[in-house]
Amino acid sequence: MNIGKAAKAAGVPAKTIRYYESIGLIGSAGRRENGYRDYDARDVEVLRFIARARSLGFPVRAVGDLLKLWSDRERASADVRSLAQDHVREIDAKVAELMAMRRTLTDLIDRCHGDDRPDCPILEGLSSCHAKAPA
Amino acid sequence: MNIGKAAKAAGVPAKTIRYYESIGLIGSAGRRENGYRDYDARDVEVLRFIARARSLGFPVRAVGDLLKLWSDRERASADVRSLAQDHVREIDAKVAELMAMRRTLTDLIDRCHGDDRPDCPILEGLSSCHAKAPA
DNA sequence: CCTTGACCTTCCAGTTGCTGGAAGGAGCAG
DNA sequence: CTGCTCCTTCCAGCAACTGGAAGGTCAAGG
Repeated sequence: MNIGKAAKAAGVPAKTIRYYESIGLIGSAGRRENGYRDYDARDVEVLRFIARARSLGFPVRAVGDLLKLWSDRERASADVRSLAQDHVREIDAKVAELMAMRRTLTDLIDRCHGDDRPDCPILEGLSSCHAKAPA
Repeated sequence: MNIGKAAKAAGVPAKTIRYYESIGLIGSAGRRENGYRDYDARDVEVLRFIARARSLGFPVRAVGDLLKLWSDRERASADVRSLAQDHVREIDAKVAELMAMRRTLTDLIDRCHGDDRPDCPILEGLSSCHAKAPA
């Protein structure tokens, strides 16, 4: 199976597969006579695994760790769980950060009348301090 | 005021100020005899404005737009409000995406016993489909 | 046999928003 | 004069790809 087919089967662009190879996330694919990379069903499985882990937001490094655990018959499920929990904590941190931004922004928006007059509490909030509404 | 002082006053690294200048977010600073950039209180205000907008997650492009509106005495507050609302929508989209990841991930974690046995529903979930728990 | 088109190969550049470092000049204390 | 800190420039790199150029391969059609 050449790279285009593997890409379709795994649901990732061919370029991404080459990229994963270049950074060592996956091993170098075997080559055929003509120099084309050659993939089999097992390789596609790996690519699908990667795609799913990435879609859950795991950074590529963590995906590498997951792949190692995946191919290790001896691993403890606790190790995997721990990686996943770390990731949940990172997601929580990002969400908290975004929600804090959102809160500040909506406070400012609420105080802005939003018509064609030029005074605007949003810009004022950005130009002085961005403390919450001073009661 | 040279760049180091301005940086401290505005709460951004000097490198970042040069970077903002290089991408045209701020105008080229005036230079002194010795070639050093020279800043005044007004420049620091602008930098602080930028820092606050960035801390609210506005992408640099949007900060440029905000700066234009900020220095435009004629602008309508509705324009600013609209920019801010766009940004809130983007934040909401990101949060929704993160929460979806989180949900899938915690479902998998809950199904993983997390001990030293090698079977792990998390890896299984990643290697087959990542559908939600099949009831 | 030749051309067309789809595929593959490599490498380089760009994205976003900085950050680090090297190499060299400027300014001041001792 | 020697240090030390600051400033200048430019180059490289982070994540995680994505796009494009230049060129090789392969199967089909006229």
